[in-house]
Amino acid sequence: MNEERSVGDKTGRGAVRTITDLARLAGVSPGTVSRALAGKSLVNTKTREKIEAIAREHGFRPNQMASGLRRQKTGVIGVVIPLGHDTSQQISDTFFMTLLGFLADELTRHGYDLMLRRVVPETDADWLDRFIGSGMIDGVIVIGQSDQFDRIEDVADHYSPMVVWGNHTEGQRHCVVGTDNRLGGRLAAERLIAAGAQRLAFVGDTTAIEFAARFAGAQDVALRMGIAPVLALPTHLVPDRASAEIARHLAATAGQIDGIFAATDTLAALCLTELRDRGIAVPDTVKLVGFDDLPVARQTVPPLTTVRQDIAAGARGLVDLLLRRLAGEQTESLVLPPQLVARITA
Amino acid sequence: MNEERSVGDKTGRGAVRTITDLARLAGVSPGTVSRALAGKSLVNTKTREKIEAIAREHGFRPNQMASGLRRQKTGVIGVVIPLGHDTSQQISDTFFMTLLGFLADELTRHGYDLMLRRVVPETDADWLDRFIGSGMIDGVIVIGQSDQFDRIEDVADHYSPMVVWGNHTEGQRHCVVGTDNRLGGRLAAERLIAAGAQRLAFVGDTTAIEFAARFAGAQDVALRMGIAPVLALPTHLVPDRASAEIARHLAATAGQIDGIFAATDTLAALCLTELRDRGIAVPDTVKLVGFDDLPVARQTVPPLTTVRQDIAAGARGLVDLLLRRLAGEQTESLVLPPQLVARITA
DNA sequence: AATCTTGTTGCAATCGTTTGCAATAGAAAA
DNA sequence: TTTTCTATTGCAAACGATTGCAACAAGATT
Repeated sequence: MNEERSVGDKTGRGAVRTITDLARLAGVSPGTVSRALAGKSLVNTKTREKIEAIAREHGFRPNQMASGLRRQKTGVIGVVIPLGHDTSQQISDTFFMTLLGFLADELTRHGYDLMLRRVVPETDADWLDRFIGSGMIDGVIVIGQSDQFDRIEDVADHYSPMVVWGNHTEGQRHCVVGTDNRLGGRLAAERLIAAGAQRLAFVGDTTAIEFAARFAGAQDVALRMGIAPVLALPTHLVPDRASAEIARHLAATAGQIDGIFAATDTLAALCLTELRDRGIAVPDTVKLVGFDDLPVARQTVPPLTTVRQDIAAGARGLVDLLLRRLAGEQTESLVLPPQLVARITA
Repeated sequence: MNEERSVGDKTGRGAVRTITDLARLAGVSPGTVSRALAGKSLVNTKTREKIEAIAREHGFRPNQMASGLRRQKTGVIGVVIPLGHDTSQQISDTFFMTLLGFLADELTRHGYDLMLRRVVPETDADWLDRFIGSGMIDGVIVIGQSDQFDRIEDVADHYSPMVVWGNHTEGQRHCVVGTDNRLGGRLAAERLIAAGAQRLAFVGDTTAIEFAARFAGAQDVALRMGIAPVLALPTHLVPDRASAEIARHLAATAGQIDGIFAATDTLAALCLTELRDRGIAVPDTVKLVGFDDLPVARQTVPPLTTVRQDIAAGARGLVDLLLRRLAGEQTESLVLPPQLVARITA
C-alpha cells in the first residue's frame, strides 16, 4: 500500500497510536481496551486500571474519526454564519462574535466541539445541506437568518437537530432562539418619545428580518402615539459604508428628525460620531437609542441608551434546545425579552 | 445489531446515504463512484456524468468521517484559544474574535473547515495534546500564547503542523506569526514623548508575553531618551475588573504621570472614560496611546492614537504557514510590522 | 489471427473504533 | 461432585469511503 505517514508524527516514542497497539501492550483484546476506556462497567477493575495506566503513560487517545464513524455520532456541533445581505464584506459583527464565544464555552461545557463555518449563500446555494450532509456534525446552530429564511424552513422539515438564532415569526417551522425584536423596537421608540422626540428615524437595513422587526416595533409605537411614521434610513452594517451613508442621511434630513433609533450599537456609535461632526447636540437636539448593549455602548460619549440583548442567555438557550432536539424531543422556539438600558443619549 | 438510527434522518426520500447506495443505482461498483466523485481522471466521462447526475438528484454527499478515516486526513484545522491568565472569565476579546473571523474566511478559501476550542489550561493541563491527538484535525492554530509558552514549545518538538499567533522570542522552536510587539511598544512610547509626555505608565498585564514585549519596547525608549522608567500598572483585561483597577491606578498616581500606554485599545478606551471622570484632559494633561487599532479606536472621544496590527495579514500568514507545514515544509516565523495610527489622544 | 496496448472497472483490503454474541473461567448452588 | 450462574473477555462484523492490483474489453499493432 505504501501510503506516506509523513507530516506530524503525533507520538514521539513508543508509537501507541491505536487501540490495538495498546491492547497488545496490555495483553488483552482491542475490544476490552475500548470498553475500558469508555468506562463501561463490564470490565474487571484491575484490567481497567492497567489499561488506563498504559494509556496515560503513552498519552494515548482514541481516534475520534474512527469512533465517530462507528458510533454514527461525532460529538461536534456545527455553527454556521450565513453572510447574506452585505455580502462580500467581512462582517466581523461584534454581536455575532460575542455570541460565538459564549456558544463555544457552552458547548464545551456539554462535551461538544464546535465546527465553525461562514458561508456566502449567494455564491453557494447549497450551504446548509452540505454542512448537514457532511457527516461531520451531530447538529447545527445557525447564527442569524440573514435573508435565508425560506431555505432554513425547507431544511427544518427534514432535519431536526437544528436551532437558529434570529427572529421569531408567527407559524414558522424552524426552532429559533432570539430576542423579541419587535418589543425591543417598541422600547426604543417609547424611550425616544419619552425623552421628547417626535420625529423618529430608523438607521439600519430593513431587508434583514431582525432589523425589520425592530423597525416595525418602533412603527407600532409611532402609530399608537399618533406621531409621524418612523423614517427608514437604509444603512449597511459595514462600518466604512455605514459612516458615509449616515452622513448622507443626516444631511438629507437636517432639522427634520429629533430621534434616531439605530439597529445596532455599532451603528449608533457611528451616528454619534457623525452627529458630533455636524455639531448636533446629543441628547439635547437629537435623541439616540441603540440596540444590543455591546461594550462600546458604555464607552461612547455620551454613553449610549440602548436595548439590551442577553447574549449569554441566548447561547445557553441555543445549546439547551439543540441538546434536547438531539435527544429526540420536539422543542418550541425561545423568545427572550429585551431590556432598555437607560444611559445618556435618550 | 439493532442500533437506533433515530434523530434527524438527513435524507427525506430515496435514502441514498452511502456511496454503495449510489453505486447500486448507477449500476457500477462503489469504487467507481468514489473515483468519479473525486474527479479522478480514470473514470469514463459518460460514467462519471451519470454518477454525478444521480448524486445531484439525490443530494448525495460522501461521509467526511469515513473519508477522513481512510485517507488519514480530515480537512479540518483546529483553532484553539487558551484562556490562561485572567482565567474563569469569558474573554470575548475583540482582537482575537476578529482574527478568528478572518481565519475562518481564509481557511474556507483553501477548502478547510475550522474547529474551534477554547480551553482553560489551568484546569486542563493536557489541552494541546488532546486536541492534536483527537485525530479530528490535520493541523492546529493556537491563538495567543497566553502563559503557555513552554507547553507549546514542548509540543512543537514532535508535532509539526502547528502555527501560533503571538510573540516571537529569540531562539524559540515553535512557528509563530505576530506583530513585532516590542517595536510597537517603542512606537507608542516615542509618540507619547513626541507629544510632550515625560512620565510614562503602562496599563496592562505584563505576565502575558505579548504585553510584556510591548512594555519592554516602551521601556527601551524611556531608557534611550533618558526619562524616568515606565511605570507598570498591572491591569486585567476583563472590562469590569479593568475599570476599577484603572480608577485605582489613576488615584494612586495622580499628578505623577502624563503619558499612558495601554496594552489594548479596549483598555485605552476604559482609561479614557476614567480620565474623563476624574476631569483629566486628554491629550492636554495626559497623553494616551492604545494598541490594536480596533474599530473602537475611531469612535472614542477624542479618537484614539494607537498602534495598528494588521489582523487580515496575520490571518493570511497563519494559514499560509500552516499549509506549507502540512505540505512538509519547515517554515520560519513571521513577524509583522506594527504601524502607528496618529489620531488625537497623543 | 495473434499479441500488445490503453482505458475502465471491479475486487477486496484497509483506516481505527465499537459492540452483539459466544466462549470461558471461576464461584455458587445443588 | 455436578450443575448453574455470573462476571469477563475475545471474536468478528460492522461504520462508509478510498485505492493498489488485477481483470477485462476494445482497439491498435504486428
